[in-house]
Amino acid sequence: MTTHYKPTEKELEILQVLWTQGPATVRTVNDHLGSDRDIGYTTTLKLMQIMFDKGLVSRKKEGKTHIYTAEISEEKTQKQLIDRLLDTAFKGSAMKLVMQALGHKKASKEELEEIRKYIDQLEGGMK
Amino acid sequence: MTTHYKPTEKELEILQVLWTQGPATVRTVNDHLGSDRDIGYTTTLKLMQIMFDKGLVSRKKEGKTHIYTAEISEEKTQKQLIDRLLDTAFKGSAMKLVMQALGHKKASKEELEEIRKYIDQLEGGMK
DNA sequence: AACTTACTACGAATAATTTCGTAATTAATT
DNA sequence: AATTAATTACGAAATTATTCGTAGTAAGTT
Repeated sequence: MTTHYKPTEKELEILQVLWTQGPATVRTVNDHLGSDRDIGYTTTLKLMQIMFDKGLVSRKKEGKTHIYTAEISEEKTQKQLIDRLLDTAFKGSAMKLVMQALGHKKASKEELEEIRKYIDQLEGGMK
Repeated sequence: MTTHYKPTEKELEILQVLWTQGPATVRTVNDHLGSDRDIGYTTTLKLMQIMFDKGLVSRKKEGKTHIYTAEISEEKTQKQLIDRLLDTAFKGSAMKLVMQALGHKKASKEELEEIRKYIDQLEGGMK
């Protein structure tokens, strides 16, 4: 648990697939990878084997293939990445990050509403 | 302009120093680096020379030393990093990112207020 | 059981990033 | 002008990440 391991870029892409697709084979992951560049099957295989060694994924044998499952949660990983981004580029100011994220990507009115509600909620539990 | 170059982690740390300190020498940057681990002077020098070649920083000679200046803006860089993070880990949902950032790092009441105001403003220019 | 197919294991090439040592240069000081 | 101190230039080692080829293996098919 609580591994402070920092996934590489490619590892993140693979986790992304596992998070959205659920447990999957190397073949499946490879098919969903690299919208731009085609990536060799054995490359993906190797990466996933490395991730297995690191404990980022688990696997169980099913017939002749392995079914891989993400072993770190999407949320926890996102949190880690945000923390890292805050440190490296935002001098620790979560607010600056939020403002930038809000400003540049356009969120819909509904989304903004939801965020506002969330802020209310945070402030509520604050006094 | 609009270089899409993606700074490495260490390059970001150096830019960070230049952004906060303003134009500075290698010595100054090196002194402000690595709160945890000490990093060799020539390492920092080399990195900044590379950054110069890439156009990430400019420099002018002052006596025997060089004064380096960041050539990419903090904001533009932050935006790029957020975009990247959104792609790699948040499936493009800015809202999810914002919520995570708000939830995990605690913002002060004042900061939350400011964000709220910002949302108002965004919604205002939206209809 | 031989044949085909898709998979795994593993080593190693390539690439990108970070590190530092050594030599040359420059400027100031004795 | 010789010495010292701090700097730059540069090559290359060390590290980390990504890539793929080849050989072996397991399962299903003829």
